[in-house]
Amino acid sequence: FFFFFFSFFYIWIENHETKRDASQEVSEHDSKIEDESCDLNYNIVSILQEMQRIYELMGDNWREFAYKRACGIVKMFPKKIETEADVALLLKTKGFSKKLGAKVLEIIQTGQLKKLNELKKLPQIEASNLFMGIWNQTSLCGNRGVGHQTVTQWYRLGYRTLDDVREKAALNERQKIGLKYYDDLRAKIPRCEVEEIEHFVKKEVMKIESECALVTCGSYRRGKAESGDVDLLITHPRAKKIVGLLEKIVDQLNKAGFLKDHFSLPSHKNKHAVDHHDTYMGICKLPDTADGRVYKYCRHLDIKVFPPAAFPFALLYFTGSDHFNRSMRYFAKKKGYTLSSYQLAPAIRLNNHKTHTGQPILCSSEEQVFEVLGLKYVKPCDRNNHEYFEFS
DNA sequence: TGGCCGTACTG
DNA sequence: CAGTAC
DNA sequence: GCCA
Repeated sequence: FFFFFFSFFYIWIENHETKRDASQEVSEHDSKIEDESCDLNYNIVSILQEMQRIYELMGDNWREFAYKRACGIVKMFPKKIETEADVALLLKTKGFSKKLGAKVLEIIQTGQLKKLNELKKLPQIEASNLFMGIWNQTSLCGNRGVGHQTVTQWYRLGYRTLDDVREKAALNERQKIGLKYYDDLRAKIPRCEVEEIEHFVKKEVMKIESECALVTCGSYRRGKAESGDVDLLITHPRAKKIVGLLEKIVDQLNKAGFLKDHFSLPSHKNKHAVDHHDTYMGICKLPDTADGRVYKYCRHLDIKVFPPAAFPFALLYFTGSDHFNRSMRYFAKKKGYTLSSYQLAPAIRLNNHKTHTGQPILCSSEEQVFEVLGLKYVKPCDRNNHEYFEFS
């Protein structure tokens, strides 16, 4: 009884606190000049972003990784970069070295980057870029199950337009849905609509299990004004209630006519594992309201159900950003742990290969995960970029 | 020179 | 297993 | 791409 009570209590606190810092994040966020559109170094960032996307479609994930990190570093730079001295300052940042420095220098001197112009001329890039533009828009927009291999394949098969793909390509479920909701999924979701979606789901979930705690993660929790999708994390104070919960929730949302299509439904694997968790990914649309509010777009909705013990780790993971998570996991690894979306545990590795995972370390909050790793807590609104976590 | 997160789902 | 997403 |  005490355990249940305690679990419930801490989740209530979590939920409560999340709400509270979310509102703080927004006000902090609004006071900053945060939006990419009015960025100080817009030109540099957009060129580096194009480089990132080109390497992405070439399948060079590590250059893609490096360029994405570099974009974040330039975005964070406090002033407009216009002199060699500014570039020298940039070079002091880890993850930003001489080759990137030379490129930034070229951009501030000539306004463009020769390397980029050359790469864009390559026929395979030119054609693939068409698809990447179609399917990937920007890295923030979310993918549709189409990566560089698929794009290359389509190019080889002679497809050149969206209609070619529509008519000739053998698409999997994920890709069909991506095509079906093409315009909708490109559109960003305003913060207020994310909240309305959360509210709708919460209302339906409460009909099934009133003790559930529900938190919206992703870029929303990081305080962004717009999101690419809605990422809902759900738990229940009693671990036993987790099993099969997501199926019930999906059923309920289906009955309410809220879900329009499914990417992936809750799986039945590992149902009885202690760390059992479930994922739903699909398309939803808010119903028109009585007072005449009409929602134009279908939205990408992810729902994850985790047991209480895994909740802090899930919260940490699904709040992102992707690069922030990778930094943190990398640090955990260097410290001899392994960090995942459901646990933190000591790990033994041979040749960088995990051979044994120790007893998981219990954490009852996100803060505690940072603490165990010997890191200072990072607020969600400060998790937008790659970081270098250092040993203290 | 080798590592750059760790895991889950689809087909 | 490869490819993709989170 | 960058870093150790």
